[in-house]
Amino acid sequence: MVEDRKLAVLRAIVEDYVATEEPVGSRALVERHGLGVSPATVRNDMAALEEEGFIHQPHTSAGRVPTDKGYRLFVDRLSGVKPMSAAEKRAIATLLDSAVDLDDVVQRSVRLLSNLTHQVAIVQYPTLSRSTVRHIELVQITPSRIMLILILSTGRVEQRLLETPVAPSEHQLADLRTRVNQAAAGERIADASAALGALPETLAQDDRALAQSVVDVLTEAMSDHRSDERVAVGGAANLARFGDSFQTAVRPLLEALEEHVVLLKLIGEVTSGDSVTVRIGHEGPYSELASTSVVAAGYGPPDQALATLGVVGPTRMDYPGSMAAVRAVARYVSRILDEGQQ
Amino acid sequence: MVEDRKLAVLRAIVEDYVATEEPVGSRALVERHGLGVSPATVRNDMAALEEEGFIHQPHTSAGRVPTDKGYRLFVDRLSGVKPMSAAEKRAIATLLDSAVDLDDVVQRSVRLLSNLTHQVAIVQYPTLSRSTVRHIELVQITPSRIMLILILSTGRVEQRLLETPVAPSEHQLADLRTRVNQAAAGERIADASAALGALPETLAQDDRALAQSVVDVLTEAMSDHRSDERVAVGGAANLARFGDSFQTAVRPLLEALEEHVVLLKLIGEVTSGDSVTVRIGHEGPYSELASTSVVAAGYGPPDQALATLGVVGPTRMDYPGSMAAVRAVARYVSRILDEGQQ
DNA sequence: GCTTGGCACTCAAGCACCAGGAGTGCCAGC
DNA sequence: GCTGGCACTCCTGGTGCTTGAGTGCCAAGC
Repeated sequence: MVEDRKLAVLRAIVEDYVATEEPVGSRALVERHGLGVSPATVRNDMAALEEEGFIHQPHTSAGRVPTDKGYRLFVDRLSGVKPMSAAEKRAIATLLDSAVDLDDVVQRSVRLLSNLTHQVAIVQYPTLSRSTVRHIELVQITPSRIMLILILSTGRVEQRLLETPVAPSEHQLADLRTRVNQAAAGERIADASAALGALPETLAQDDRALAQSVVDVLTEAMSDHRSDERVAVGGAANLARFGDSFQTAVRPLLEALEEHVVLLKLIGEVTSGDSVTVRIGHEGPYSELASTSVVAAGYGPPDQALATLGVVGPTRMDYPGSMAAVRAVARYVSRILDEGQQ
Repeated sequence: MVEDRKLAVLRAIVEDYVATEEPVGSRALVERHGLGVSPATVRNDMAALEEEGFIHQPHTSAGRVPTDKGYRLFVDRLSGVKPMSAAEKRAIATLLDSAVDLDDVVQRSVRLLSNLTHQVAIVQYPTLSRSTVRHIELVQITPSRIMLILILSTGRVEQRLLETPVAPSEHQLADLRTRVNQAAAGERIADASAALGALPETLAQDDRALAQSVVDVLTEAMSDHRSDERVAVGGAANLARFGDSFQTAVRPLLEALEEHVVLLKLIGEVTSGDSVTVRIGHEGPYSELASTSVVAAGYGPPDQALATLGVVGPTRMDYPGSMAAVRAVARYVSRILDEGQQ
């Protein structure tokens, strides 16, 4: 009973603080939420909450502000996920349905997420590792140059240029094209790499050198981390609303936005496929970003999460709303990828 | 004589203001630069400069700040382009020389520019319009899907997916591949489009439908504005140093950074190939960006500018340094593209 | 005809001071 | 266990003052 009210007070504090960005006092609390008790009672609860580390007083005679621990409790037990409105759902569906290719899906998702949440949105491109090789194409561009094109089941295309010391014959190239496709097509990246690695040995001495360099470039392209690490970012303009704590919070975040490795680490490490992960303030891996929170979710086919998307914002953010938006977008993107895959 | 000193005063004001970010007074001016005259004399000159609109007084009893017109005069007649140090030149050369492909060149250029100038850097991807078609590849992915791959002389690769109602035969596809390449390879985009447009009519009735849809998609890909409009952006973290005038200056700029069309208009419209263009404050096309300046240059093969790169920063910026960096990077990129082309 | 030192003037910035008010903690009573 | 009352804290905003940087102007000097 008492415990329940304490939690209600915490929830009210979080909601008010997120809305007003100002420390919230006992009087405002009972007025704005129908708590049905007097300010003095709320003060007692507040004292207890502060004792337990959920809220914090910037200075004596100021209102209370949630701590990271307070937000954590709020997210875990108090908030739930605010359902999206029908209009929002429609907007998501129509916007994403009209995407023309994988890149477009990612771009649109970023824009969507940042618009829905008014935060900075981050969408990781689907990783290669789980996808399969659909086709490999070798194109002779000049006598001494071959363009290698690697097409994956996710729709991603990687291209590489290969210099050859001697010009291969038309027939030689066609033969090699057939063989690499036989070895790799339909296989997962890892398996394809292995199969390709064994390929040159099976060839006649004359063809071996060319095959080896082609295979080298292909395996390099497959294992290339850059592809795994690609992310799209959007909504940086929303950082302008940070207002206070500018040097301390915005600058590191702006820097992080250009370090895609950092971003991946931020939104990465999602546990399960469907649920939304929230990382609050100091819980994240970077101490410079202690005043920012991340709301992220994996997306991809039901059984396997291909990649992650999410938003980054101040710890003082609308968690229920962000979680709802992130979850909704992740689901729609999953569905679209699934359909495109069939 | 007197006129010369007035210009020297203006130059000193610009340099000091850029360095200190504070209105500069007559006393500080004579002390920091060896002007050899008394503060009172400088004051007279300042009054004249203000009369002519080159400098401005935020309020009585404050120092002077250059106006846009003052910066313009400074850039046109007073500054010259500060030569890059040997170390900087080496850094540019080694960083760009180790780029592996076109995208990499662009990415590295952005990073380089933003690091050199401590501003936001913008690099436009080479436009399609001037480039030529190197090769077109048709790849059967599933019975009902063909992947069209368009390879351009700049190294850019465009891919499109095409759904076909009936599966084309191997032979049919090979024939079409040969024909589209005969028609388009080596041609400029515009010419290639025209040549391709006439292709379907020359074919037998049976092949015409497939050819038509392939041609449609190809011409669409060629004329697709998205390719022309791609830009890379970097160094947004440098905006954090803006400090004052935050809501007025940084927010619009952050928004612009995500609107690539806006960015293109910002750095675009470069006149000649080699020279550096500077657009100061209100001279630019967007009133929200009246407190930012753009330093840009075209790059590409000597005779034809393929695209533009540059930096965006506060009107109060180090013009000589930025101009030097932009020019140097533009030249190196041109050279690299030229070599890659040969 | 410039240049210069002197001088009066202006005005932002910093500081002390004060009053107001929001908010708290605690306590005694219900 | 809740509540009203009360003393206390301390941020916030306003006022008035001083200070100092900087100016404009003028008369004298080179």
